[in-house]
Amino acid sequence: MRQFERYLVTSALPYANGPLHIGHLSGAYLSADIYVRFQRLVNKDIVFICGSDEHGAAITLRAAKEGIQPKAIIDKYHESFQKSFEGMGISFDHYDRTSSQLHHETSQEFFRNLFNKGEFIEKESEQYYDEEAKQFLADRYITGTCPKCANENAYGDQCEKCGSALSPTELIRPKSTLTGKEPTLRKTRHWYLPLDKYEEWLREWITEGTLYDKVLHYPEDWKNHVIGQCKSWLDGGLQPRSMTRDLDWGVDVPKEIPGSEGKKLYVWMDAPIGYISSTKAWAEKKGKDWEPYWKSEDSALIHFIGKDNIVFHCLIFPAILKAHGDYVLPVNVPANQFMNLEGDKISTSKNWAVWVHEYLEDFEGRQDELRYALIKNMPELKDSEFTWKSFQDANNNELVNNLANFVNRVIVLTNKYYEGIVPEIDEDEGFTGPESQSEVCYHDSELIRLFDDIHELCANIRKYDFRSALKNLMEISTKGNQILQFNEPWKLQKEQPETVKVIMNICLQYVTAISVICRPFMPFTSDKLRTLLNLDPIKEEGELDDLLFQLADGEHPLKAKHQIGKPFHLFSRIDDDVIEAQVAKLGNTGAKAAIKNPIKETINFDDFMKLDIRTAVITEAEKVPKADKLLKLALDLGFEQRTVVSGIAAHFTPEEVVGKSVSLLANLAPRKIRGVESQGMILMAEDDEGKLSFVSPEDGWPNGMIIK
RNA sequence: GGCGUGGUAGCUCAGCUGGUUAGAGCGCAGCAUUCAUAAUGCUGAGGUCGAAAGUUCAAGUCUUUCUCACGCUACCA
Repeated sequence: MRQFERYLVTSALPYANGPLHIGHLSGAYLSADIYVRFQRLVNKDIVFICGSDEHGAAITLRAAKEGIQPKAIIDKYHESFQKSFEGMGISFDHYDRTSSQLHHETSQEFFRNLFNKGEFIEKESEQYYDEEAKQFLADRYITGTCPKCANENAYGDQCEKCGSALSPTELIRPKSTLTGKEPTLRKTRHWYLPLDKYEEWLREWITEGTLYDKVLHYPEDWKNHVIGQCKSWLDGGLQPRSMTRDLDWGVDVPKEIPGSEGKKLYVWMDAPIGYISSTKAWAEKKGKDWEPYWKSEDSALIHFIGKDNIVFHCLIFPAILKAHGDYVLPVNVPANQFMNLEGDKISTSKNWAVWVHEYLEDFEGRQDELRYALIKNMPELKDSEFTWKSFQDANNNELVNNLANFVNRVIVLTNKYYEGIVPEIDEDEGFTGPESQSEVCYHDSELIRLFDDIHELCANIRKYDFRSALKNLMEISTKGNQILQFNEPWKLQKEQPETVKVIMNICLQYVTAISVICRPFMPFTSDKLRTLLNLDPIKEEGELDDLLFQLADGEHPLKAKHQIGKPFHLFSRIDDDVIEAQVAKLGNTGAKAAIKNPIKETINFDDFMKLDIRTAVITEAEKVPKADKLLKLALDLGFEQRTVVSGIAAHFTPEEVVGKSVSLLANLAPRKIRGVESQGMILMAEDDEGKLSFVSPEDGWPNGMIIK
């Protein structure tokens, strides 16, 4: 592992268009927070930077819909994010926002720099333009029929129903969401970053860790899925990517550049530079110099993100940084995968999420319980799952029964036997240690063993293996419980008080150590432990370093004769009804379910009369070869037979479909699909989740009847 | 159909470059124990490592085929 003078850690900028949920936390914020708090505890120079991402079409679009200013939306979420992060103890050194003046200047400087160096290529392309609103339309401002799933409300960049990525020109019957009119294609010029030209060095840098033969990182330290995803992009060939957009909400392309009117920076030229402007703002606030963190070779830049951001942080942003020159490239991008919730994907629109602000209200003062459950199940290498039951189990079985109980036993007994004063010990007094019940163990050797355990925990954090590190923490607590159990001080107190002193003393050292090492995972608990021990709170200024030195030197972290505090419970049980209430809350969209699919444009009676819909029955059905979704159906219309190809194979087997009465749009122009001519279309009803149901006449109704 | 990822104890998952009787946590059973929020500790039951074939002295670990799940992709009038 390379050694660094200073660290700059970033967490993905949350997009100011919806509140924070546990998926966000477990993806990019908790992991970064653990890492940063840890590095502070070992005295590293480290800065933790983040901010709200506040530009882009989704925000203006929503503002227009709700009849408010974009500013109102971003202010609302910026404030909400700050509260949620602070509430959960995410310890940013600085949290900024991309709407700030400083950010606009910084990202413009970047653009100007690249422009002046001739890094961009200028290209003309055709984009949709709304004649009435007199403006180009961002992808999100165009809706139309999805060419893939026929959803009539697909957006220009993607169809939310089938999830496919689209470009606006693929949409069938495009419509401007501003005026409802059909947009026209117009030529527009944009500046492109020629990623194809950077392919070679990007590949070397990602896969070898070297840039022009200089070692920058070790690929084996990177997560497999991160490198894998980059490779698949590189293998597919990189395309020049537009760095500007025709938008009205974002950072202006610098005015002096010809043709800049109406152009804004593309989000990936804007948001990641937010990391830089936020660092600048931090430096200003603290009276420090921001530049070494970004520009000095002995600085480590680390991006914590979710897997959806890998390509941008590993390819596009590094390309931008290198094109600028001066800047360091990230030394690691430890992207997490996704966290599912109770068996399903987290979904904002379905309200299938645990919202951070709601958790903070429902479970006041219990942030560490959620942090613990999320870290324990963090999607570090593969998708993982959060369930309320597992949250309850982790809390009750591990935090309450193991950790809190161990601490409580120690504090209670110390108060009982010594009136809360740490006993002085005879170092030659032996006891049974946690490793072996048959061998005698001594206070000084046990401190060394504790040192080793903590060392292992540290190594895991450095490897970004936070789940293992958390396990290490709990193992230390288990060993504390074992010491008590094996030695049973409550039995010895009368006969062998000197032995009991050693036992209680070593346990107090354990608790003291835990108050330090639990800090990255559970900062609030760390504070409580310090109160129990009557010690100063951890300030994250090298305390873990100090602890390790003391243990290595045989020095007691908690001194004899120190007066500790009175016992109280670190964690308390969570009952079933609390958990059941949370589960019941999931998916309650309430009134919000509203109009997902607005009623289409009005048509007149003649339009309707053009349709010829008939009753029919399916007589035969078979799968279309080499197509997952298609069934070839034979239909009996009474007076004739039809063949129809229908995209329902994902929902129905051929067997269950035969004999079904259906409604058939009979005068639809025939079309060849996968080599089979389809003569009509079967009418289906579809629910929110894409499930299909036949629209059928009553059983026994004759075939070929007109539906009107 | 193509590409990718994954299928290890009831549940959640570890198992690096192939090497002795396959591991952890939770749950379960029995025992010990009472300082502690009936918490803790010990012991134990439980797996033909998705299926089959192959390479090898040796395969959860490599190859092939198959199967299931998920992701992307094609087919969706």
